[in-house]
Amino acid sequence: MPELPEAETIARGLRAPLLGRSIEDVEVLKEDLLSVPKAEFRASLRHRSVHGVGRRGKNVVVEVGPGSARGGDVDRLVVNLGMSGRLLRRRPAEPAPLPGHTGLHFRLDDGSALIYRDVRRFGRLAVLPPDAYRDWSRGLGPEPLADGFRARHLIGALSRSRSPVRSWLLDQRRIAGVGNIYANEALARARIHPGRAARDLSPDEGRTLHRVLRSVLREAIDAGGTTLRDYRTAEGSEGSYADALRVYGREGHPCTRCAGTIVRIRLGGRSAFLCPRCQPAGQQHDSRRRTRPT
DNA sequence: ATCGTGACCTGGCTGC
DNA sequence: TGCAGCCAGGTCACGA
Repeated sequence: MPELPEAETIARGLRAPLLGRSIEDVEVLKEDLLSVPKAEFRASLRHRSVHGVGRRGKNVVVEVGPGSARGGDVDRLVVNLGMSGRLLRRRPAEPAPLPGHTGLHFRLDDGSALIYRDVRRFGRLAVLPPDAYRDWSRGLGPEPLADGFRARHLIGALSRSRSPVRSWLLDQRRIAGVGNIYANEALARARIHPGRAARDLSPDEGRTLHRVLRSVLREAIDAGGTTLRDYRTAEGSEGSYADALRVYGREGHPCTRCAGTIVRIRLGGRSAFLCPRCQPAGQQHDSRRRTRPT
């Protein structure tokens, strides 16, 4: 669930409370969330201050500066939330026991805390020095909301792949941050069948996909993300974009555009949702008709 | 190289 | 009510 808009919402919610705080200690309750031994992870974060909170793809990125007694670099704590990960802020006055499935507990110098909770434990956390972060980031595709991400880049990249366009959108090496919900929603708005080969899309369809993908992601960020079950913001509240979904999870319901019935198909081992009337398989839309799908 | 499939882990829902 | 079976937003490794 946590895709780009959810990671962005969490990062924004953590920025003000975390900025300038120092990490007093890290308690690791679920070591399998880490790729290094917990002692090493703990040592890499203790007594370091938070310089920034951002996002790359679906990952929340916390920049930690050098601790008081050490010189050196700004490292980054990269949090991949997997399917059910939550990053929750605890205010100083909240004593409360840790919630179930808490994996990590970061104690901050103002008495507040940051909790990583993950029921399914598909999430991963790592502290990366600058060069390792650069390598990791280079392995991800472009940010779809970046100013430099233009329609021609998307069209060019799509034209080189025979993969079904929905699978293409899910591949983080090709484009960062898109998951199953927003891939399905963008394709529905662009009226493109998710199973069509990426390279078979017309340039017009590529331009449309570029536009609607960005608008879907922006609207979802404005709504605080999509809560279907697990996702919560840093304050523990739900995102409201589920109300705006047109196809995802709406199997059997009417299409908001043509009143046809939304169906679910299996594609690459996972569910895809579409309106068969608005998103016909195998053929392209008439490019002379300059309709503006929304 | 590219693409598709299954595994990872746990909880919630459905249907018998 | 109990329980087996199925499903889930993500990523990774493997084999065709």
